[in-house]
Amino acid sequence: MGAPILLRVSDYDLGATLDSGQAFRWRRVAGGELWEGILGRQVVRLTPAAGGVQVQTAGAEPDLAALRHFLQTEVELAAILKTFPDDEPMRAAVAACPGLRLLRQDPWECLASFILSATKQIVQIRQIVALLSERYGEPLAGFAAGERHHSFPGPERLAALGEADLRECKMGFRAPNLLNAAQEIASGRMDLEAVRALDYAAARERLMTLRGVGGKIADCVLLFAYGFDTAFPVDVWIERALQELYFPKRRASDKRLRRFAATHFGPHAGYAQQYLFHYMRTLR
DNA sequence: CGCCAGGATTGAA
DNA sequence: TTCAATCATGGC
Repeated sequence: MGAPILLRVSDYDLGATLDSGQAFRWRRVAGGELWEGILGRQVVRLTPAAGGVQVQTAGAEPDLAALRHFLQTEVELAAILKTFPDDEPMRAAVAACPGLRLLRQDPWECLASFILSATKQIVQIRQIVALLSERYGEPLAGFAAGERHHSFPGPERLAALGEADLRECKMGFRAPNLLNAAQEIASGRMDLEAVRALDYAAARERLMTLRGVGGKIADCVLLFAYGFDTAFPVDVWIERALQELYFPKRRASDKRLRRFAATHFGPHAGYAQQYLFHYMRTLR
């Protein structure tokens, strides 16, 4: 087990960030402030600490560069918050959770997770991702003796499976979509690394060529894995938020809401979206 | 049963 | 283009 190390960062609400429906492999341990999750092949424990986030890994020493990248500790949150519109809903959303962050995830894991997210609740997405990893991921040693965790299975692994194997992970009609995506990527017909070089609109279109990937899921992957900060995923919560907070009278279409978001929330609209999403969910 | 969830797709207007 | 209808699954 590696020694605990402090990653220096301020304005970081670790719990809210790990639990905000971006990533699905992190769980609160023993109901406390300690979080445990899988990042690549690392089994990681994260704890809020004075001056930053304390990290500890099971087995080998932590890959600090990978952890910093995932947590985006170099991002100056205050500078981003300054770009938000100065209106009442946005002030309330930020006040509800200052320190909420965006993570930077692996594109494949993020894409696969959000293909599985279609019309599912977050708790159920976690369960499907856990089942999929347990069955088809590589075993990883945990902190306790004999404890086993699993990496997220790569596209090559899933591409070799049958639809029935995936359905057993409770993903239902999403199974053929995930299988197809895995096959497209494993075969090289879809190059997730090449998506980085595209601009936002082209990258979105590219991802949407995959079956089961519409605009919402594409935006989630573009925001959470590629760092396109203008991506603005509109799900049922965000639609409700925009509708109630910004269009209380007339009903606005999804297209209109997205256009409004693109101009109203600025260059980091995706961050604003995450604050509104979290705000709406905690109001409930 | 009834409803909903970090939707996508299809076919009509 | 923009819609409304349809599809589809598991949990509560």
